[in-house]
Amino acid sequence: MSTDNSSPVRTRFAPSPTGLLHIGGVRTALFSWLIARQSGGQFILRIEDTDRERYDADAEASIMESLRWLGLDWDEGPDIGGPHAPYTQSERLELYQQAAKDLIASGHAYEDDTTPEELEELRAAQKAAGKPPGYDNRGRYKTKEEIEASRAAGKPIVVRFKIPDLGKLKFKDAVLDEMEFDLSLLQDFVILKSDGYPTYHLAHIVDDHHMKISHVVRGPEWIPSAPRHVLIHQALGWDLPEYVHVPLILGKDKAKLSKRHGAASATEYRDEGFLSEAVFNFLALLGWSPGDDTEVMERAEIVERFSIDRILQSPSVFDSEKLLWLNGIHIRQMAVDQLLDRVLPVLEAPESEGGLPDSVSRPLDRDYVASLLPLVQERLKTLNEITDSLKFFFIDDIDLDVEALPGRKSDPETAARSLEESLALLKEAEPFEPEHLEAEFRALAEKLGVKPGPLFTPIRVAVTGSTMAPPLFDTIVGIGRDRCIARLESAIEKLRASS
RNA sequence: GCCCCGUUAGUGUAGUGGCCUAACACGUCUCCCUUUCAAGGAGAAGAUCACCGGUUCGAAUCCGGUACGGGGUACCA
Repeated sequence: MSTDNSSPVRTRFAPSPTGLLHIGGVRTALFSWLIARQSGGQFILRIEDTDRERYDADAEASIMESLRWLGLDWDEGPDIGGPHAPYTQSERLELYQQAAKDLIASGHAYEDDTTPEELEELRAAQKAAGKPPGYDNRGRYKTKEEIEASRAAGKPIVVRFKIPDLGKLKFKDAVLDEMEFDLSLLQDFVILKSDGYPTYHLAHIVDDHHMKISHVVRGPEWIPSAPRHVLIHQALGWDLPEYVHVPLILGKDKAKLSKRHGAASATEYRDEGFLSEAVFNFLALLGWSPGDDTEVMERAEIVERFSIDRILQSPSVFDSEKLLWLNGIHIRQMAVDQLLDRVLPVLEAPESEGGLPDSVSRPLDRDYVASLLPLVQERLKTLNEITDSLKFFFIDDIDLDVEALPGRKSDPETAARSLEESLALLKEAEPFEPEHLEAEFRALAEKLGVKPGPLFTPIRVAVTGSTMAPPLFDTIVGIGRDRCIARLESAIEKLRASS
């Protein structure tokens, strides 16, 4: 029953390939990975594809992609093999069938020929009688001969585990602590389906045992069936692993997270410009905390500080606002050249995929982009915002909103005059550096008898096409003198034409 | 229906019997900084600790019940 403390920590993530890896699944994987890494143990990836109905051939690859993106690397898995290969359940069928045979031999399980139709009838009858639906254990009383006759007749045969008459069953969960279940409430359940595939209940236990898994980390939906799993272990004479049932993640409306809540899979967050560091950090803080006020952490720090005892039992709501904030923090903490590597692919992507206009030739000049990055780094909340924030440095024809040109505190006529003065100054200004330009333009504002704001706004709009931009003079220098001159001229022209 | 789990500001968390007239963070609002937008700084509002009862000199913390939310009750995982 007890876990040998000296045995190495081995955890696993065992998704079924039925679709995209949901953010809740990612968090389960993260905790599982964290437990392994935290103690220098191993993390195993296993594919549980025993449901042939819901199997999705593309799911496995996308699940791996999500895990890799988050940096949840595995030491053994279907793609890299390992000492307990194969790591895909459909390739391990003999193991489960053998276990089922053993359980039958030891009297812990039996073959059952009850058909799905009969089960349906049974449940309908129970429902009609106002009783809770469930299997009535009728297979226990069938003779070998009956089963053989059914088999010969081509009826489907399953193997069921026999719930022992043991009263209450107690076991320990690392998060929920002592658990107690009344076995009389359970019915004999299927461990081997009629197609020869095991159910989850049998398969995961056989695999976890052979793969020497020390901690079974999984979602809370498994809590009710945990006693079955304990029973199977006992029947097989195997030690129990440590159970770690992690809490649920809910959507904004407190319902189970689903597609309705926006991004559902991990890779969608990647595609929206989130840093895997930030998602990692954020997810770790859902249902766990280091115990003090620390929130912003790098992977290594989380690995070091993680502990099972501090995993919460209560579900938490996924707050994308806070993720956004955290993403901004992680972006700001990044060194420029590091950020450059993240941001370049976004800028260079096709326009239709959020990159710069296709008219801008690729590859971009790394040094030029690097020189612009400090201007926008602290303004970014996601990587994807880089395109809009840097766009006007690359394109020739900016979209100019004539209405916006004067700003709120001026009028077209004044703006036009200001821009003409500015244009003259811009042509002459030497050296062409932010500090110097600022000094010159402040002097100009004084000369014109206006505050800097009303002067700078038209220039900003003329040069960037937007009322919101990085500091003006850094921006002007970044764009370059000639292009700024051209943009000012064009702005003046448009102002005159509209008035 | 039955079984299981949960319940601290809108959200994530801290708190494990007295330091709690409940802390931190996100979000919201105000102000400062400032050429815009951010970032940063300073503040504010926001929680009868789900409710009721019990134990105790003392309870967010322990116990019981209720309510609400969620999960399970499959030849799905």
